[in-house]
Amino acid sequence: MAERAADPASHFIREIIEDDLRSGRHARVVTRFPPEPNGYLHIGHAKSICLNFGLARQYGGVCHLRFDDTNPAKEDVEYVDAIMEDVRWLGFDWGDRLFYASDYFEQLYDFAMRLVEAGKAYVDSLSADEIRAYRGTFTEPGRNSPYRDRSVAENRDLFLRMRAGEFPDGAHVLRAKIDMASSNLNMRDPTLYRIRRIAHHRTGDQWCIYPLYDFTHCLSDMLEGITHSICTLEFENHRPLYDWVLDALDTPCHPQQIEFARLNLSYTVMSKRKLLALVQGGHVAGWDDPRMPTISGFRRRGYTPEAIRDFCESVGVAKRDSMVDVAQLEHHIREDLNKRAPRVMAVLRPLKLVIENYPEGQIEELEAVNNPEDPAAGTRRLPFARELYIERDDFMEDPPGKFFRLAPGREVRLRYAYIIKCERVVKDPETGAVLELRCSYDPETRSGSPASSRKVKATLHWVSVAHAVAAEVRLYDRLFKVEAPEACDDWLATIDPAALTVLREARVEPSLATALAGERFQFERQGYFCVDPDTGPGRAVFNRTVTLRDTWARIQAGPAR
RNA sequence: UGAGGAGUCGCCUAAUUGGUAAGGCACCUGACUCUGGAUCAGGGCAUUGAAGGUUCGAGUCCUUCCUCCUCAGCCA
Repeated sequence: MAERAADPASHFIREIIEDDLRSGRHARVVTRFPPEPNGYLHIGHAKSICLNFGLARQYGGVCHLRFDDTNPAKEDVEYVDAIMEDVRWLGFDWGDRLFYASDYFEQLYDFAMRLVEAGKAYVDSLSADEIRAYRGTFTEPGRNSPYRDRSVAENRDLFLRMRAGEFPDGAHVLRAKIDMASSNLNMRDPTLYRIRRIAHHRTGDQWCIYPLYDFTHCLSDMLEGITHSICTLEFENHRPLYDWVLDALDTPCHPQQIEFARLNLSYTVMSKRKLLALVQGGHVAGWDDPRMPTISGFRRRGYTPEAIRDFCESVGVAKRDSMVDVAQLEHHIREDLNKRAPRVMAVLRPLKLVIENYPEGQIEELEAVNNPEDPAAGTRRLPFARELYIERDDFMEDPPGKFFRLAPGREVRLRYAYIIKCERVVKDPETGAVLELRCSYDPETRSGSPASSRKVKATLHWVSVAHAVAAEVRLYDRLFKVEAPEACDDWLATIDPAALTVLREARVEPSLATALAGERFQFERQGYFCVDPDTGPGRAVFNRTVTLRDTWARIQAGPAR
């Protein structure tokens, strides 16, 4: 009943599937997520993963995880391991349906041989350059290769010998015999097999010929009984070839390829080539750098799988190219963390504050709510004393009108504690820098006490100097300064050096001393943070996942950006 | 310039398949608040890429035009 509201919005792929189920064309859906293990998964893959596994889940079908590992030159086990970890972390399970295109190499070879025998494929001995020259252009048809009419017997022999390793790389390729005049360049006798003397990360030296994507993918789908083969828009032009191969082989089943628009996110790049360049060029600290749009980057940054899944659902599925505002992603992580992250006090840029009329040596244990959104999260005790740290940004000597926080002579509340008043500012006589605030407190205003209802304009977070734990805080922001770095010629130049700010003097409340890597918190009034794996004995490191919505920052930034 | 796709508020996505544009994000107001958070309540005239046409009625159908994306790897 109540779950009605959770019904996912419909989109054209769900409609296709529902039609197929209703008409009996398919009894159940079988989808697949087919990454090539040549890089780490990014948020764009997350959309595809959520789509494929989500569809299977929604309609009671199954989704396969299949590694499309037909290019040993670029692939590596490091990537297959990382990919499996990321898919699992996102919350999906392929059960025993883990496949590798490389497991089909023998069958694929047989299919290719059948094509040869049917006169639908031939061995071409043109060089790569020559093949390109023969292909023609968008406006001119291609020309037939002089080797196009080799006999079946000769093609058989040559293809056999290609496999046997009798030829050097590039000497021959196997091509489909389709139509060199087709307006679709993919149909101008596409290459099916090439010779590559490179060890494969799974098949080792077993093969020296490797099938190409267009030949491999449709047949792999077919062998697995995939019903709906969902891919991105750039493969639209390949669909005729996908269908041609299956038709030419008269396969027992014929999956339907359906294309949707890939995800583009503002202020980041998504192409594998560019992500690789960021890693290899040392512009980030690795694939899991929290500034990266990789799944592992988001994980380290503190994003939750739930937030990423919700986001992927919220952007929808369509055929139109689009660029989603990162703000939409940020909305989902805030929404999720707001409900579940324990609140905690942390001072990022400490400014010392002494309460002159508070007894020296006195310490009070104040009760603090762990999560106002979740009463079950309980409460904890915070030590309060005469010397505290507050945030430097929470004090201004000469505040503008809309600044509600502390200033000389002004009163604010210290969260869960007392109302204090700034009596004096201690400054460096040389530089004029503010070194310390001398304040007074009103003992009657302790939180929860009858007289505590007095109104002040602001409530500040704080930590006790004597009790606080030192921490390193890494402030992460969008990696690029421009909305569409991908569109810039010199995209690397648009990297924002301020996307990472490391604060080494932060002080956090004592309860955080035992926080474990991966744990997430809300630093009150600042944002959501998670414990970085660099954390260890005597060293606490927190990553900022996302800031809280910040009205004051918007006021400061001036009228609407 | 060939072929294949796509154009709906600033950004995403809908629209019972011809019935009079809806939701989320973002933004702005206000209320509330011991987080300038959260929450709640409001708000913005979207001439549906453009022009014609069919129709009582068009975002949906037809025609023409414009713009954008993809394709000339022995990458996927």
